[in-house]
Amino acid sequence: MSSKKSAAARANARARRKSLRLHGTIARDLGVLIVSGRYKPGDILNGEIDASDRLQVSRTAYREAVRILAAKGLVESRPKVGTRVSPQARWHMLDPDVLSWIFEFEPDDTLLANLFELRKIVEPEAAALAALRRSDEELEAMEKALEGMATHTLASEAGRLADQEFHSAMLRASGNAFIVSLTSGVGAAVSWTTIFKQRHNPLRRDPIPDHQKVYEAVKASDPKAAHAAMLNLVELAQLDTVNSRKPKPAKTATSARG
Amino acid sequence: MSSKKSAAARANARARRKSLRLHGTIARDLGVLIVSGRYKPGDILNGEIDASDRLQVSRTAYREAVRILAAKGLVESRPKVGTRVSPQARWHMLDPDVLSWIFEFEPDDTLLANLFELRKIVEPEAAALAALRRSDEELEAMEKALEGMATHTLASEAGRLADQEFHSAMLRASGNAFIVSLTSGVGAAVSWTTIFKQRHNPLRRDPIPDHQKVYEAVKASDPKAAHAAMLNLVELAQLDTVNSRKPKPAKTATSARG
DNA sequence: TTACCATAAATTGTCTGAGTTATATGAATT
DNA sequence: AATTCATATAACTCAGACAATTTATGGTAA
Repeated sequence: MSSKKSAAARANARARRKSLRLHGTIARDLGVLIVSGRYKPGDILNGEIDASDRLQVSRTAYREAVRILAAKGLVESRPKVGTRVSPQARWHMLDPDVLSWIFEFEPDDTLLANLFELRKIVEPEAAALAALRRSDEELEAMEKALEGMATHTLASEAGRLADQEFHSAMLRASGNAFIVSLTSGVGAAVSWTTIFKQRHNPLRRDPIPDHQKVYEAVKASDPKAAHAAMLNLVELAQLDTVNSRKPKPAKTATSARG
Repeated sequence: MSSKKSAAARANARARRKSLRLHGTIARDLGVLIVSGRYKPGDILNGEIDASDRLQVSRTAYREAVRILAAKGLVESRPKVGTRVSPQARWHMLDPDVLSWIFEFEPDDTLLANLFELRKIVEPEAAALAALRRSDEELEAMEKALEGMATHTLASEAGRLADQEFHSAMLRASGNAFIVSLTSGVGAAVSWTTIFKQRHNPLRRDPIPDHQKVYEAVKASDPKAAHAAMLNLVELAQLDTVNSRKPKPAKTATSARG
């Protein structure tokens, strides 16, 4: 009895942040252990009974957590074999949860560079599409986000959210459902950029004019200008993180572009 | 007793394809109903007891299925409210399962166009990156895939797999973990292209030389040529599907590029 | 020795029924 | 009108049993 209660209390304490259910917290904990490399691809997790015993939770809760991880490509479980960590190539790297678990701790330099690389590929094109397809509401959302960035300080929670919302509205305005589903990835990078900048490299320059330029181009239905302005914006954001940490001039593919 | 057995037998029959477990088949069935629009965003699924009763499965299996769907952003469940279908913007459109469920039936024209739009954005850049970073093994994998496309007929299962593997190897060679995780999306599109072509528009031209051009550029470490060749390849693939179905000349963002 | 087949063992998978917790709703209170 | 509180409802968690599946093992025949 008492042991049951204490276990429940402990789990509850963990769960209190973000109103996650028990299976959610277990999934998150295991997920972080996997993406951070504590459990490596090929490793076999403890059997259901052992694992749930150790975590002091029921098999039900543990199993549902494993289902979540499996749904995100992190593990695969088979009878008589167990639940094994999948090779990284099978992970759903752009899954919002996987991304947030990756960014739970200071992420790998290479991974961060890769994320910015993808952003530099997709976001400028998304901005160009937005210039052609944006609705008035989406344009308004961008404007509101810009105001939010202006009224709040950049490092504040509200400022960061406004920045995220600007990029999110841009992706929405692209009118492409698959591009929209990259929002979480962009958001994670934006969020991390702000946090990192605040910690290591505060206030290098005012980013609002750079955002403004993208907005103006989209408003003017000028895809070419929107593309250029957004590329510039993402490159500046990257400068605030990757290069300031490791000044290696990596080969890029932008040289292949006109 | 007998009802239990018949239910188990039925479930088993459904599960036999692809060695899915019961919770997996339920997740797939519900997932298809959602992405196909039979259940709409905002709809509340039947409660656990009702739903599991109807499907003749235990609440355990049903709940695990719901966990899978929730992990992919399709539904969200809360006490006292129920499990409701999430708005499409929250769906993980690039999740391999979600994609395969979308392509289970003939997909929406717009969605297919969107997928090709993303491919045209990402794959050429991936090819350019591959030209800079490819390892010998990855180059070898591309060559093997080309051979596979040559020896087998394009419409055959083996031919389709070879085509997919070519694109997959290209994304791997980009050296970007996030780009690699787009493999399933590309694969789905490639697979659908072949199937569609075979059904509606057989053998318009030999696609192997077009693939060869990309390969040669990557081998020669020429990112610019790789970019161009891959863009051409994807555009040809799109011609075999979207345009042949609905010849509406959609606005594109390529005009914004140099 | 090798190949094949039946059997056993280990692990996930499924089922049932009970009790718990969170939350929307509406009533009572200030 | 706003706030607090009770209640009903759904998901959530638990425990223990049994089933299904896959791998490993050992024995038998060629």
